Amino acid sequence: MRTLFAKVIIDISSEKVDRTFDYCVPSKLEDQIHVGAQVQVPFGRGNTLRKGYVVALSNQTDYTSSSLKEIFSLEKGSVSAETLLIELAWWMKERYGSTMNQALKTVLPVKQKVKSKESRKILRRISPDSLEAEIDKARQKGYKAQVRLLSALRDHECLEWERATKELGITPSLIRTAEKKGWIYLELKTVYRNPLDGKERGQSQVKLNKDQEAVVRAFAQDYRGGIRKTYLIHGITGSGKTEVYMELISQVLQAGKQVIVLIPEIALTYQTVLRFYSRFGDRISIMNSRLSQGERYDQFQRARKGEVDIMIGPRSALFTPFSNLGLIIIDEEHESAYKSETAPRYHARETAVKRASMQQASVVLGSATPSLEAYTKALRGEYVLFTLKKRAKADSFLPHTEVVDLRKELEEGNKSVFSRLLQKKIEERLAKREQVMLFMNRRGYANFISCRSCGEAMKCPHCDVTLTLHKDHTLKCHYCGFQIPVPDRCPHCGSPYIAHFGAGTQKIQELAEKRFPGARILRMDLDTTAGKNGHEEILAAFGAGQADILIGTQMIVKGHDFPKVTLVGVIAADVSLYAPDFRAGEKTFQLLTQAAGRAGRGGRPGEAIIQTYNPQHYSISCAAGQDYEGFYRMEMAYRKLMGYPPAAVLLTVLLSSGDEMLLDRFAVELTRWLDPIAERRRVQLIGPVQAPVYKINDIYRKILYMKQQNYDILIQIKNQIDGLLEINPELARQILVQYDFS
DNA sequence: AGCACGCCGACT
DNA sequence: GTCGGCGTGCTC
Repeated sequence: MRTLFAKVIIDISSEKVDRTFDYCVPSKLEDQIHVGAQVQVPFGRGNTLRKGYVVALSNQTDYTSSSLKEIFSLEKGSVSAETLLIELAWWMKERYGSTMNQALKTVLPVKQKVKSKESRKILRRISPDSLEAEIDKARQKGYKAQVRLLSALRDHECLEWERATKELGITPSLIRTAEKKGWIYLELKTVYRNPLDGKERGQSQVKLNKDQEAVVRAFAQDYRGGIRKTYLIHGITGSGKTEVYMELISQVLQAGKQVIVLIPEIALTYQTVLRFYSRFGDRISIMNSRLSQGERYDQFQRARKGEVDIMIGPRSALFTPFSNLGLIIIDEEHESAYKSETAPRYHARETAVKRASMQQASVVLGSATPSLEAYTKALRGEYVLFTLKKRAKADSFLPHTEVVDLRKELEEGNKSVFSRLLQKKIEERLAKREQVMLFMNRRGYANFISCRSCGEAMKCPHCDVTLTLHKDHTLKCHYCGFQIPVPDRCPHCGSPYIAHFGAGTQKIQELAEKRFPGARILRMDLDTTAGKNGHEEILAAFGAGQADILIGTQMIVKGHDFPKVTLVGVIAADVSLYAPDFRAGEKTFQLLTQAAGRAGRGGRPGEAIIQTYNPQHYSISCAAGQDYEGFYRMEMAYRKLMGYPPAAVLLTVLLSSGDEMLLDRFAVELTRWLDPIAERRRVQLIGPVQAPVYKINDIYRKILYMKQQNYDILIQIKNQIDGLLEINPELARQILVQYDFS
């Protein structure tokens, strides 16, 4: 048997050693060691023993410069949160096809150079008299650093560590000698930044209705009985899922366990946060992407130390280092934000189920429009399904929805973006002083510019996508940021007749202002919410009745309650239907269902109007009828027919290179090499094709698709491709291969 | 983080 | 020469 080597990550918090080091595994530990195991290793010249974690095991090592040290001992017994997370990283690497480094970075985001804002302070201990004497002594000897430190101490009784090291150029070694000599005290106090600072704690518990209570009771019974499962709560918009979550959380807290709540970033608003905070107080920690690295680090640090029991945040909060985890809740489970767009391209839902199984925790998924993946598993009995069919508040009704056929409007001579029905309804609301939300699935002033003579659209020279026209009269590329002023003449044929098409939120706002003079109109999209609290401000203003009409993109339809909104208009429901994505129909259904669900939440019956060129499409008709089951049947039939997830697993292999010729050759060769393998393993192989956006930042991208029912077979093929690249390091340097399982 | 190494000025 | 402070860089 050959010797076994281990890659070990040395655990020294807040420092630069975030690499792995190779060690030999002594034969007596060989059968006990595993990825994630906590070990003691000799480190550095002094061979001091340090805590480390095994991150990978292999039969070879690329470290040759001197002999390897041996792992000293294996820490057994209690499993730390780190061990679990490293094991999870290993699983993610295998399942999603990334490197271990990439997986570790997502799982241990803390392990970066950012220090906790530990206010280490240097306090003067030496008396002023002897201080002067020491300064003289040091000056005589020419100890410049000592003089700097001592004279700083003369003026300040207390120095901050950062200031001392950065501005005064004083090294830790000097601080140590100064402490030894009795000149200073060191005060180490960790100050955690609390992003919730100053927020009021309000009222608590709400009374649950029968349906909600049934869910809580079933869950609590399982939980007390030691049964851990994944539950899917399918609850229509406004059915009070959040109250159910809170009740489940307190059940789990009572059992002395910890809870992670995942919320899509976009829904992580002040309102939501406050609701949780007022119920659970400071046992809660909140993460969001606007938190600085330091704040994020602090939050995880507090979690590790057991100072909080509940972590609320986006996808990345899933990796909160709780060692006593009892429950993971994923709200709006269907959201695409739960799928990572960078390697490892993990899905938070699957990863949560994995983590829960490692820590004997339960998972609760919630959605008004469950993903086909989750609903399929629920129907199969893999998840427990709960359905909430009624709105929680007695005075809240599902809106009456009407679909308007825009083709007919045009036939009958209405060229406006507002159908006659929508115009009439808006006028009614304005007269009654009720509010209206208009939903538009695009941003920018008008989509693109094209030449009326030659038909050529203006494209980004680097990215192969049409440039978007903005109101400041520039054309921007949304992929790379490329920007040019709108040209006077078509660069292709020289014609001065160039024009813009399509309608974005800005355009809709202008048209609405013209059509409804006197109405107060607010717009919310990526451009108007650029500021720190852009979202909050606009929503608060609208909530306070400072506007009659709110126009916006996706972000206005997520999780906001505006009781005075009685009409929701969807300007063009088809837009998202034409996206080059097999989930386009599902996304459209979700958006429309949610948009319609915004209306009529405060006692007054609501109405929704969906404008479309495709009224017969099931995504649109089912959304109008709030018919999830009908939609599920149609969409699932389509997925089965096409072999798309969840009927099969789809592996997307993205090949990219700056060298177009080389990429082309490799793509063809790889396909030829894969063909017999695919045939043998019954994998459907498609491609190579150009990526939807073929060129980004002058890098060319091609795609291969593979479909198979069995996930493991696709993983094996992925490993075979990796093996091929390993024996061709030359090629691997020039071509990047990325995997995406869906 | 901690430790050694090498540079530099001061003193025997 | 040698001693000790001080900055730098490496640690499997």
